[in-house]
Amino acid sequence: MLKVDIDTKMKFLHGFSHKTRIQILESIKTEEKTVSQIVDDLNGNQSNISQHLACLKGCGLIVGRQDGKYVYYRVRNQLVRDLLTMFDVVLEDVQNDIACCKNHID
Amino acid sequence: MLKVDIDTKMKFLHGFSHKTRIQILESIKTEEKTVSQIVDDLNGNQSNISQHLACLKGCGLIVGRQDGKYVYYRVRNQLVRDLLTMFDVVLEDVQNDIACCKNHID
DNA sequence: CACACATATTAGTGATTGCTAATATGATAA
DNA sequence: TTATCATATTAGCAATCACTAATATGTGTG
Repeated sequence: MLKVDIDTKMKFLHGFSHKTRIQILESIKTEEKTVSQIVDDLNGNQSNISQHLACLKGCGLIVGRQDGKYVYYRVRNQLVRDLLTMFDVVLEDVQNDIACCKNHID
Repeated sequence: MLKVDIDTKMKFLHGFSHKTRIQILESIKTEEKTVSQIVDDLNGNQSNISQHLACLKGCGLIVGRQDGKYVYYRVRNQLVRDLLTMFDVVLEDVQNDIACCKNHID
């Protein structure tokens, strides 16, 4: 039986709720990368990406390891990778019915 | 090969990004319910819940059917149900490392 | 028809969020 | 040590979001 606190769950799910974070996850889904590689990949700004990385780490979705002056980030484990894949699978099935949330919530 | 537009994907994922919406999804995961049943379940307010339902519908996660003066909502299909289950499975594995986002993003 | 009930929509506002720019930390190399 | 590069953190503000209250729509019933 799975026992999960709803607030913890929301923190976890928060990781998936921003375009930049999803792009980061996709960027490091199969190979670890340094912050600057990710910044380049996404054509983003260093501070911003760094903040999103901190968020993803806090959400338990990625892990980082320091190697010299670089920090390498990767997706936490296979389960998280599976979840990312599952998004695409479900989305493939659902996408024609998505109209959602121009102004969000409504 | 899965082909998914990132903006469509974000609209889809937006559905999972709010506590009330997750609670709604859990509430109707295994059985359809009317709006007022959901409002009762969550101890929420009618307008608010109705807005979140519209969001979830727009995100492609739930469907509604009118029956007389009631509208019954249910989780769209088994894939979405699987995804909800998967959240719990992954979370079970990850939850001890979640500290995320007190002020969000950081 | 008028009324009651169920749900949806809109408007307005307070709160939250995420960005940019600036600065700080930490690590290597000269 | 100082300089440089990589990353992290902070502050402040602009933009976005979600709530409540009010109102509208739609459906059945007397």
